[in-house]
Amino acid sequence: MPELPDLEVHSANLQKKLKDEVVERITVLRPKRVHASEEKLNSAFKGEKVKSVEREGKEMWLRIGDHTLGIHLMLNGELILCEGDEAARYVTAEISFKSGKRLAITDRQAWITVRLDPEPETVPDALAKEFTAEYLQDQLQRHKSKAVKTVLMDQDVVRGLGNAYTDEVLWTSRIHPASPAGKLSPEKVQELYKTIGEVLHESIKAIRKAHPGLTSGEPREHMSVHNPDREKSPTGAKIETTEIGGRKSYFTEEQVKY
DNA sequence: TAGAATGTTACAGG
DNA sequence: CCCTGTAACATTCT
Repeated sequence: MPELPDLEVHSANLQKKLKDEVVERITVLRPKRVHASEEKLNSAFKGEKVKSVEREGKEMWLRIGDHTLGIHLMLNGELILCEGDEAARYVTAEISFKSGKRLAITDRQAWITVRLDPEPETVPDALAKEFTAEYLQDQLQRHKSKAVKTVLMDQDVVRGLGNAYTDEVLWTSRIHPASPAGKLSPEKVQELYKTIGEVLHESIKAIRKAHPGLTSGEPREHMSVHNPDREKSPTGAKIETTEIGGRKSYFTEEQVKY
């Protein structure tokens, strides 16, 4: 269920807890979701040390030895770090470490995908320097008749933005989510670009502050409009909802439809 | 209890 | 062939 800011916090915290841990074995419980055999996974990871835990777009990549385990958590996936004999529910696969710690890769919806050595991505990540204002302008023009929200959520355009944070970004830049992408002026696109970085970085900061050791779950109390617990935006406008691209979108009348 | 859930993808239609 | 929008995916929680 997590989005970019949540995953950014999860990955940093998981890395702290798992760095240099040695893999004892990896067990696959739902083979349908794991695109590699248990044998291949074990020959890749058994006895190897965890180097890093990284966020890649909306995926989590575990760098272990000379290989990578790529995990896409989809809507409801969670990585649960277990110590002792606590057992996680809805386990798709589990990594046991020599120390006795276990990392459960879980999803109650059974939608997640786990891959061995995923291909590096060519589409820029929302927080990478390759994601520039010029690039965004170009992509918005390429999909000029689509709703701006749909373009921002398209993982072939930019990786990392999902339903919740595109609503946050569009409210912060006061753009109605259904505005056709091509109608935004170059100045507005510039502002939107800047807002994407600010909203993401500020959300990461807010999550770290409220939940310093978080490794799973998605706090939303810092969210301005995509937040069923709120009736009004921070500036006092009533939050409304509509459907865009089959997803529920939260917005207010403060946002201009271009 | 029917509907919703912060995602992705296959496919139909234009 | 390219572009777009919709439905399906499998499961649990509210």
